[in-house]
Amino acid sequence: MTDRTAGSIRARVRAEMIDEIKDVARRQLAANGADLSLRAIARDLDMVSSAIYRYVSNRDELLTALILDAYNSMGEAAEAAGAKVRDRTDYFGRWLAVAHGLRAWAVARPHEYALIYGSPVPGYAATQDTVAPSMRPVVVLGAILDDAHAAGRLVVADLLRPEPVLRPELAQIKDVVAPGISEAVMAQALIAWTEVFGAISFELFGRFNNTITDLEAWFDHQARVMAAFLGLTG
Amino acid sequence: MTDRTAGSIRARVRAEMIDEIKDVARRQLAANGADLSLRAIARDLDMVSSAIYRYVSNRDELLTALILDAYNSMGEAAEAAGAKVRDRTDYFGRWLAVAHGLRAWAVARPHEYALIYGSPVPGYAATQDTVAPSMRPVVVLGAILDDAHAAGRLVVADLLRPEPVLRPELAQIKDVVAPGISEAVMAQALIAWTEVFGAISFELFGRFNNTITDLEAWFDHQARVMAAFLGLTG
DNA sequence: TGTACATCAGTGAACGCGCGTTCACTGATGTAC
DNA sequence: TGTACATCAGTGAACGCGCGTTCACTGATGTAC
Repeated sequence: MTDRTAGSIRARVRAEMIDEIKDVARRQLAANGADLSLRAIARDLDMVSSAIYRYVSNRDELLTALILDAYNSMGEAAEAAGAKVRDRTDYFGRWLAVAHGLRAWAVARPHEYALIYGSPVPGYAATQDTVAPSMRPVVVLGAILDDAHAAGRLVVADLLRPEPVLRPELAQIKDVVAPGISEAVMAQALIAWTEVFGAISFELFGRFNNTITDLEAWFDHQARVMAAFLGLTG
Repeated sequence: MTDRTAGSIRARVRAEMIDEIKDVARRQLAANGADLSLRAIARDLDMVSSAIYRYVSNRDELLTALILDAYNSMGEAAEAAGAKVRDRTDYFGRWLAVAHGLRAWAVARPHEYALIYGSPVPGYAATQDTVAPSMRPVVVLGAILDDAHAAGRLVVADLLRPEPVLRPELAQIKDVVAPGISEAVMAQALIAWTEVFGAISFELFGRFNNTITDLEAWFDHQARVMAAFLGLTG
């Protein structure tokens, strides 16, 4: 999966082929979960099984690439959803837009979501490369809170202060994500983030089957409640 | 996995054997995720692979049994943790105890947790039998809220009312879980439940690796914040 | 209490399958002179 | 512009593996009379 002769026609065809392999792999995730098969991918592409090794050096490398792609794709979706809100001072609107953007991304690609937010793939160890891409949604949400705080529009009542053990680490996260806010508000933000992803997981993993039918409305309610929880009012 | 001659010595030995098979299967989940192998289980028990079929009619049946067991085991853990709180009017204490009980159960058996709260096992369809066992933790939490409400100790400020589409279904859940409370409070309870399980999933699936070290303290903070969110004060 | 029969647990071989990966190869496509 | 060589994509056979499940069987353990 490396560019051997960058720029040439061959390199372009090669890159397209890699994209096609990944597309087929993504389609396979839908059917079989995380246990994707290089042989099946080759079959789907009318190639002999060994030909895949021209493009991918082994199964794990492909899995890593898919995971990285999924993180980046979700990150872009969050950023795009947030950017669409014209009025940048409408912090509540921005939060709501990003939350819905994340959910929409996940609902459209449940298997890719499961790949990055579901049970860890057995025998697969995440590389350090995934750290930054996996943070993108948190960064987007953090920026909203930071902006709102700077504008004096982030007011949480009765804030429960985190235990001293937690404060240094919360401060570290805060410094990256939303430098302006306090540790307690950062904790609050992480809780809201946890709830939103918990909600998406519950929806996609079928926990609300035969219970709640209008899952988008239910998600919308949750996102609004969490905005209020954060002190972002509409 | 049926009792062919109930009561007899043979039946008892048989039941013990089934338990042993399930124990080995659970140990395998730890190593390989949800793709457990009947042959590997047989090997571990020093049996020939076909002997397993004396006890289990196929792979899916075993998986179903493990899932059911996991739900029930988690439900019992929640009930036991809640029951330990002497002062039944200490609603905050009960909520906190149950939340920690759930987390402790999951931390001790991450693979079983992943089996029921992680990505759905590909090609496996849940039976209707899992519905009631899977509700047990919600029922425990619901009872606490119902008791607190009856005692006038559940007061949520600035409650956001759910959209009309959601109300009938929220009412239905409420009738089962906490008949006394309102639909809006039921929504609030589901959100808290979502947050708690989101927190457990984030912890077990490694989302806080290299970020927060004292995960128990962090969970405790979250559980306390969610109690306040629900209007349950300590 | 003793025997005859039925029930069960476990064996061993076999079925057909799919998998990841390697290797020596063919033939087409690009590159250098 | 034409030729010689190097680079690459894709082939086909093979490796060793593990899997779920079936089937005819042996031998031990229970049950009925």
